[in-house]
Amino acid sequence: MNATDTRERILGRMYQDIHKNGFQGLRADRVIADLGITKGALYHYFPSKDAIGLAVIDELIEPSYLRFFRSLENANEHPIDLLQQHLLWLADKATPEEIHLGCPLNNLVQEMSPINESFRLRLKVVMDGMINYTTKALERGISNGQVKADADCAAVAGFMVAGMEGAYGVAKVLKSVASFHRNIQQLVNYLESFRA
Amino acid sequence: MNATDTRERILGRMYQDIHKNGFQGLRADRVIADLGITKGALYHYFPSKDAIGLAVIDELIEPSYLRFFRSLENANEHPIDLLQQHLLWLADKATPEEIHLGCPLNNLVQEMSPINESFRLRLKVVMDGMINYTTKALERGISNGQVKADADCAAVAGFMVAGMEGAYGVAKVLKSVASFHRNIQQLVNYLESFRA
DNA sequence: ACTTGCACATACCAACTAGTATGTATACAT
DNA sequence: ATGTATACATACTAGTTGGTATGTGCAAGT
Repeated sequence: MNATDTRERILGRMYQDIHKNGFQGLRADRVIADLGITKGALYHYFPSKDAIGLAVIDELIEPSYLRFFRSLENANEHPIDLLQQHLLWLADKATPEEIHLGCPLNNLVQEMSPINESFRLRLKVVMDGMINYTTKALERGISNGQVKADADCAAVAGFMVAGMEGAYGVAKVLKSVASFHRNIQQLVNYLESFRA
Repeated sequence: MNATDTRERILGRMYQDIHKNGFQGLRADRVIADLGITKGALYHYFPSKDAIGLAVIDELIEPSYLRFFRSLENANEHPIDLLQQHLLWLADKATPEEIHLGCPLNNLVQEMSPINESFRLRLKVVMDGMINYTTKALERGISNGQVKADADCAAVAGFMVAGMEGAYGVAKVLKSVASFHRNIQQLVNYLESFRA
């Protein structure tokens, strides 16, 4: 087991603990006990608890969330098809456990935005990315005659992202995968109304 | 200043602190220092920190959120009008500070649902109330020929609530009242499409 | 062989935090 | 007048938590 492995093991568990307990609920002691390591290892790789949270955002959350939206840049297919497919994929892969824990991005946003500007800024980068890549994809769709010419692409993109996060949030309290599916379907219908 | 006043002053400040810092970030010491009271007063009225959080939900959050939705029961006006008016009223009254702190209900939902079942259950009651009163109002709208007969009222109601929470959440990271307004407007448009 | 630096382990601490034990002033009933 | 309950204040504690100071085994470079 080399150095990078240890760092990534720490990050992975921190991610899980944050996902369940929130950043303020994250207990470094609990995580290192789980991993069978010690504080020496932890503080060898991370200078502070905040640094752990920010690393989780930068190295785990940001890539996983933006992968799809970045891929829109080089895609030739109908943008509304791609967005709808992504939404339905999210709905399809959602397990009850994931639904109960909620969207990791949304969780951190709600918890940390008002109390830590460093967190907010990095989370905003992810959110902006999702919205902006979607906006550009829809705008290309207008150029290609695939999307209604009068569609307000930024507004539609913003609402799609908000609708996703809202769907996660409501399903989380209700502990209901069915609610998540229904809301994703409504979002799919909403997008459909902008097809040219 | 009588007894009830003190209890309500405590509850009000706790609500504010929870709104900003989350329940796990709530510091009883900070609140009592702000209020100029002592632990004696606090624990005279509340047996534990959890009890404070639950009282905030039951006595402050629940009534303020359900007031409008309950009022739908006895209203004669067009349900879609009422819902749209409510959404636009929310958008209109939203200050940058409120947007930055987010929706108190949504905040608690995201933070507490996975880690405390008592919290989740009470928050679910509020969320269910919002959705169910809306559903019933839309169903009456169908009976009255105001809402499209083929509308899936439960799905529309659920999506409206999810959209609201999503709008709050995204606006919170972006620190953007404009984003909130745009998303509320999209939700208004969405509702419009179900008018008979 | 010897130094240097990395990758941890051990032991410890200061600060906080929810909660408790106890005391007391005041109002009110008897 | 006196007992009693309410509405607090004061002082304290036990447990937790992020963070640090220090030590050590080992691998690589010289």
